[in-house]
Amino acid sequence: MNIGEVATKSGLPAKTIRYYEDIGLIRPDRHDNGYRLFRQPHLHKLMFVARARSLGFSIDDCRVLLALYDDDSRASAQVKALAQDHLAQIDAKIAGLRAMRDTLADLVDACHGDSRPDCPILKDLAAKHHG
Amino acid sequence: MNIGEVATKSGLPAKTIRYYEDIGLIRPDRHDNGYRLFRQPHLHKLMFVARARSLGFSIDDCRVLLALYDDDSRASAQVKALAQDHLAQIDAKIAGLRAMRDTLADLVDACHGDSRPDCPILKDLAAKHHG
DNA sequence: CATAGGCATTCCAGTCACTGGAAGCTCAAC
DNA sequence: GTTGAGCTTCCAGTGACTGGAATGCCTATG
Repeated sequence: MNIGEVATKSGLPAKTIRYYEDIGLIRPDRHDNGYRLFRQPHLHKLMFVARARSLGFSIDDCRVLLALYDDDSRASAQVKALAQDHLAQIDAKIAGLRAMRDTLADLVDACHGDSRPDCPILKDLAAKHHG
Repeated sequence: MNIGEVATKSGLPAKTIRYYEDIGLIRPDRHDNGYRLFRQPHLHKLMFVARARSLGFSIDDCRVLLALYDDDSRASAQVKALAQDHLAQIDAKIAGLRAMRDTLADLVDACHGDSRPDCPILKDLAAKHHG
C-alpha cells in the first residue's frame, strides 16, 4: 500500500503518518522508486496508534503501549497502570476545566450583554485575585 | 518596579512577562541601565491577563479583552459574546474529555491488571474502530 | 512522444504559550 | 574588590502536528 491508501484506511492524514515515521513510531518499507511501502502490520500499528491517540495517550505512551502489545510476556498490570495514570490526568484536566467553566459561566450570566459599557466580566478580570 | 517584583505581585514568571512584552501585550518603560520599569498600570494589565489566562482565554483573546477594557465606549455585548464563545469551546473540550474518560475507565475496569498478558485495553486498541 | 493530473518525495517554517539555558551586565552588601 | 542575586539578550526546545514549496513518479490521454 502507498501512503494515501493507509491514510484513508487508518483515518490519519498522510502528513501525520510521515511524521510518525520521522519520530520512529513506524518503519514502513520502501519501493524502488522511494515511495513508502506499507504492509498489513504497518497499517495495524497505525490504527492502534490512532485509537490510542483518540483516547488521549501521548506519543510516548503509544510507544510504550505498542511495545507492550508486541511483548507476549507482558503483564496486564503494566498496561493497566499506564492507563490508570492517564485516566487520572484526564480527570485532573476535566476538573480544572470545570472550575474554569463554572467561573466563566457565572460571569457570562452576570453580564447583561447590551450596548452599555458596564461589564461584570471585565470587572472580574480587572479585580485583584489573591491566591 | 523591576521585573522580579511584578512577577511576584502578578504571580507570573519573569520569563512569561518578558515574553508578553515580546509579543506586544505590554510595553513597560525602561530604566537608564536597560532594566524594565513597570508602573502600576503595567502591573494591573499583567494581573488582568493572568486572570484571563487562568480562565482559559487565549493570548489573542486577552489582547481583545484588554482593548475592550481600555475602551470606555465598549458595549458589554462584545465582551459577553467573546466569553460565550470561549465558554462553548470549553464545554466542547470537556465533552470530548468526558467521552475519552468514560471509554478509558471502562477499559481500565475490564482489565484485571495482574501478571498475565491477557489485556482488554490492548485488545481494544488493536481492534478495528470504524467511524 | 508530450503533457496533464494526481500522487509521492523532501525540507523548512509555523503553530501555541511558554520554558530552559548560556553568556554577560548591574547593583547592593560585605 | 568580590560575591551573589537579579537583570539583560538571544537561541533552542516543547508536543504533535500542519502548511507550503520545490521536485519527482506514474498513469492516461491527445
